[in-house]
Parts: sequence; structure tokens; C-alpha cells
Amino acid sequence: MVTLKDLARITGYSVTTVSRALNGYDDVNKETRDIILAAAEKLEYTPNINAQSLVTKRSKTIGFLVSDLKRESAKDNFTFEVLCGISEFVTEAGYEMILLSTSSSKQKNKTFRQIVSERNLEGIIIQGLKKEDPYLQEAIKGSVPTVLVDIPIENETTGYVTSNQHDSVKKAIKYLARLGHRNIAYMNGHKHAYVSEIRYQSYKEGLSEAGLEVDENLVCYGDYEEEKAYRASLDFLLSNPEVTAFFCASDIMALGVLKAAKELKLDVPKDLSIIGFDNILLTQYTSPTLSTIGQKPFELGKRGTELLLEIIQNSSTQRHIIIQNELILRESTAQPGG
Amino acid sequence: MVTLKDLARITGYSVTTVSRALNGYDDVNKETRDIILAAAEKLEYTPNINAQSLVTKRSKTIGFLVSDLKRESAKDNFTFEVLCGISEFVTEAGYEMILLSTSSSKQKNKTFRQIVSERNLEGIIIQGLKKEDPYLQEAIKGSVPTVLVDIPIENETTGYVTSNQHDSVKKAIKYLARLGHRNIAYMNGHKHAYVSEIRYQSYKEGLSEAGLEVDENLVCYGDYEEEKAYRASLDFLLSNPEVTAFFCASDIMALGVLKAAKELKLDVPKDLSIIGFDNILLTQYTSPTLSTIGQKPFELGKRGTELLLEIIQNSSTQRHIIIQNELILRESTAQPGG
DNA sequence: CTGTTAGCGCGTTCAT
DNA sequence: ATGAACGCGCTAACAG
Repeated sequence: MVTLKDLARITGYSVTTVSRALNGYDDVNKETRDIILAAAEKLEYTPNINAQSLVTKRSKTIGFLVSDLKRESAKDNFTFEVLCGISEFVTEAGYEMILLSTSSSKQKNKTFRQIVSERNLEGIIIQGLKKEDPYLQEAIKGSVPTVLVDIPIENETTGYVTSNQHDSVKKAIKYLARLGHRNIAYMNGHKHAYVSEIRYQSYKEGLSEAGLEVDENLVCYGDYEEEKAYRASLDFLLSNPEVTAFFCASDIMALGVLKAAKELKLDVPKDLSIIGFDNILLTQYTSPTLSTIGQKPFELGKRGTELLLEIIQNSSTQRHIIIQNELILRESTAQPGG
Repeated sequence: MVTLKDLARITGYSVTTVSRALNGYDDVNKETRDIILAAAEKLEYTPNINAQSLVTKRSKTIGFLVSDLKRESAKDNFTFEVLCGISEFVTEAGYEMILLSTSSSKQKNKTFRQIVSERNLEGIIIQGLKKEDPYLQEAIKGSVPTVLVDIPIENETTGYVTSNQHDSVKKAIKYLARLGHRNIAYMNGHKHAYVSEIRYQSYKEGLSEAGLEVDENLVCYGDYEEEKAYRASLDFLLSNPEVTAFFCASDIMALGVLKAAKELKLDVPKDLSIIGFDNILLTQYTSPTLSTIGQKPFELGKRGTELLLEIIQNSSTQRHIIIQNELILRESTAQPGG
């Protein structure tokens, strides 16, 4: 490892001068700078960011905090796409990202503030934490620059990125209504997620705006899991034969509904239309292919990082960014009866 | 941020004593220790790892180096699963992981060694780099503890994790032969990946051991992309109607072959059997569902991290770990002709 | 323009 | 059993 001291020794200048030459200060002789730069290049000098951050308080590092990354999470390429988006922008900006996975056991030992100060993190992006998660609460109250994915809360040091879920869900519901569907069911996820609430509200508003009545009995809960959605919809479809369309808060649950429909010999879309949410890769390969609301998680990650760095540098004019979703129509939607 | 100095001021002891009490040295009075520990707990003290690493040279941080994480990589849940595995073990061991994504532009400015020393990384896990990647070469030659995923190279400071690709590919080929297939084609990926070579070799050996001749003309190249595999196999199947089975070096390419078969009105598996590699989620949802060789990327990540930490601590007895794959038979394989 | 001094937060001699 | 002094690699205040 080559240090400033090494460069100082070799070039004959003091550590201070070397530091200033390298950091582009203009109070250093041009020739001196050239000599130092040449030496740095030759020896492949890179500043030790840890040492730098100790004095400047700027670690050039942000954290990406996600809920417990277990084996099962691997299916969730939403998180991964967000991650890729973060990675791309963070690199461009000369920062690096550290992956933080919460686990309940860990939370007992370390507070959010500790995790941040341990490594001088300049900011944090949070995704997938449940509403009541203590880390989330701490992040919102604290003064560490934070960007939330899909959790619409903002304050002095907190911003968020999300998609126009409200509009896009309403659009999907109204689309179904326009096709002629009158009994449109909703498969919701668990109540720990902010998005469940938003999507549910939007579903109800969509119905209203389409002139349809809201019937609380047409709501199922699938916990964002295929298996649970499958079982829930199996029962549900049996006892509610009047339902001709299902809007699901996630594609994974839509797969469960699709499976249940097949089990019940219901033809999709002839007997039952299905719309999911996320546009996961699978939706293009099921049979029938699945209509869905497409999110752009990569963009969420990228723009979220952008926002975070703005908050860190105090150069942000706004505290939230909305990415546009798109309604993607495939084979799983049609007029009732075909 | 609460520091050792703060604790010293509050408890009335010196910084040195506080440091030793917290680090479990036994040359400190029990009462003193209790007082200090209580204060630390109360103030939620956490050591600043950056400062620690400056003096101990142990940053408690490893890097996960992957090839350019672009928007398209998001489909690749192999990488994500490896990531999840790393995350799980790294956390258990009190380490943290930093995500490093290479890009050719970045490589011009920074050498591998620089990336490591910049943040005092204790070790690196490398996945998905091409054979000729300069970072990979540097990693192997250098003295930074390194674990390679699916690249069988080992030396004093380099180890690897991989799966028993050799055996599992041969097993798949011999299975097809036992079903009665005589003309088994191979869809290879690009030549930049080590695994392409290994799988190709194993394919040939599998044929030989099954008493079948190796015909170089039965090899296609799909670059690990669905679209390319689709186009390559479309041509190929037209001009090689005797082929009744296709072994593919990845599921993604198997999807391309499946698409081509449908395009050509070939029934899978009656007219054409297909086996893929990876066991991606999609393989369970295609129609027909896809037989494949299942890897355990989560395990690769987890065990790889385990190995890396052993190399770092110099406690490793071996330098490589092999995870067992499994041949998963679904609907895309049958006897020729049905 | 350049060097000296100081200190970020921490662990580690070496005294006492 | 405890503390003073030093240094990790770096930037910043001040002097000259």
C-alpha cells in the first residue's frame, strides 16, 4: 500500500503539499504538482478512503438496507433490480454501496444510528422494510440522509422514490370496468407494507370512478406469496362465482390466482381476467401471459440514489421522485365471457 | 456520534482503559469494566470501524466483484442468489459486504489493487468475470484473499467454490442417451466463461461414456442469451432434423430453443427433448416445464464467504468447495418419438 | 507557494 | 490495574 508519506519521501515534498497537489488545490506550484502527480501515477497511489473519511466525515459510502435477505428473497428480482440501479449511479458518483440486511436478532444488538456511525455512512436507501420496523422509524426520525423506496414519507433529511401506483392501479381497474367487468376482486398483500394500503385505496377509487360499488367481501389476502394467494383465491372463487376479474397487488400472487383458476377449470381470460403488479419476467412466460402493471425498479434505484446524493450534498430542490408505471396488456385480460 | 473519548470523559478513565475494557482484555478491574460497559451501553457506543481498520488493518469488509451490473443483469437471479448467500454469512461473521461492479471505463482508472486498498478490503469474492478480465488476472496473481465463483483456480491466497458441473452434465447426457436419444445437440454459451468450456467438455465425455460419437457439428452458440439461442437453434434444427435432444448450458438459452421448437411445430418432448442448466424460476412455469440441472447459488455464496473468511484468517485447510447439483426432471424430456 | 502542527477515533507499546 | 505517548493515513489551520 502506497501512502501520502511514501509520495512525500520520494518527491521530497511534505505530506501536506502532496495532499494538496493531489486534491487539486491551486496554491501549489504547477511544476511541483506535475512531479507529484507523476509519482502518484507511477506508484498507482490511491487515497485510503477510510483514513480520508476519518477527518473529512465523508466516507463516500452509502448503505442499502433491505429486510432480511434469506434464501427465499432470491426470487425477488425487484430488490435486485433496485440494487442494480443503485449500483450504476453510485459508481458514477464515485461512491460505493454497502449491503445491509436486517434481521430481528441483529436489531436487538444494534440501533440504526449505530449501523450508520459504525462505518460513517453518508446516507441510506431503504427498501422492503415493514411499516413498523424499528430501523425504519429510527431512520425517519433521525438526521441521516435517507431515501425510502415506495414509502411516501419526507422531511428535512428523508426523501422517497416511488411509482405512480395510485394512477396506474386506477387505470387498470377502469380498464377492466370498460371491458364490461362488474365484479372485480382484489388480492391484497399483507398489511405490513405501505404499498398494500396504497394499492387497495386506489382499487377502491378506481371502482368508484368507474361507477362500480365497492364490496369489502371481494378482497382476499395473499401475503405476497403464490401459495397463499392460490389457496385464498381457490376458496374465494368457489364462493364468489360472480367475480369475473381479479386485480392482484403483485404478480407472484397473480400466479397463485392463475393456478387456482386452472384448478377450477376456469378459462383465463374467458371466465376470469387477471391483472398483476410488477411485470416480473415470469409474466411473459405463463400461459396465458399475464397482464400487469410494469414498474421500473432499476429506475427507482438509480433515481433514488440520485436523490440521496442530492440530500447529502444539500442540493436537492425536492424530496421525492415519481417514476411512471405502465399498464401492460397481455393475454390474461378480456371481456367477461370471452 | 459517541467515541471512546466521550466514554473516557464520562467514566473518568483514560481512553486506553476504556478501549481495553471494551475489547475484553483481562488486565482491567472487574468493577471498572462494568462501569465502562454500562456507560457504553447507555450511550449506544459502537466502535468506528474505519478508525479501527486504520490501526488494525482489519476493515471487517469484503468486496463482491461482479461484471458490469447493467439494467439487463437484473434478470440474472443467479448473481442475486449468490449475493444473498454472501450477505447471510457475512453478517453472521460480523463482516459487511461492499458491492463492486466492474466497467471497462472504470478499469482504465483503477487497478484491482487500488480498489482493494482504497477501502482496506480484507478479501474479495469474484463472480461472472470473463476469463480475460484484467481484474481477474490481477486478483489471481495478487496476494489479496480471493474466492472465485465457478472458476477453478487456486493458490496460496485464492480459492474457489463451484458445483460438480462435470458430473451433473455427464449425468444429464447419459440420461438422455438412456432414454434412447442418439443425436444430442449442445447449446453452448460464449467462450469467455470458464463454465462454457467445462460444460462442453463434460457433454463430450458424457456422450463418449454413453457410447455415442461426438459430432462437432451438433454444437451451437447462444451466448447465454435467449434471443441468440432462439435464432441459432432455429437454423440448426432445420438443417439437423435427426437431432432429438438438446442440452443447453443455461436455462435462458433453453428457453430460446423451446421457442424455436414451437416455431417449427416440433413437439417438446415428443419430437425434441430439452435440458437446461441453472433451474431458474421460469423453468417451472414454461409449458412444458423444463428439465434442468439445478444449482444452489445461495450455497455457493454462503460457502464461498465461509471459505474467504478462512483464507483471511489463515485457518483454511482446503482451497476449494464443491456444491452438489441435482438433475431435475420435468416435462421437457422423454423418449424420442414420445 | 510550502512546511509545521494538530487531530479525526482507535489500538498498542511502554511505563508506572 | 491504569495512563501517557505514539502512530495508522489523511486533511485543515496557521505561519512564513
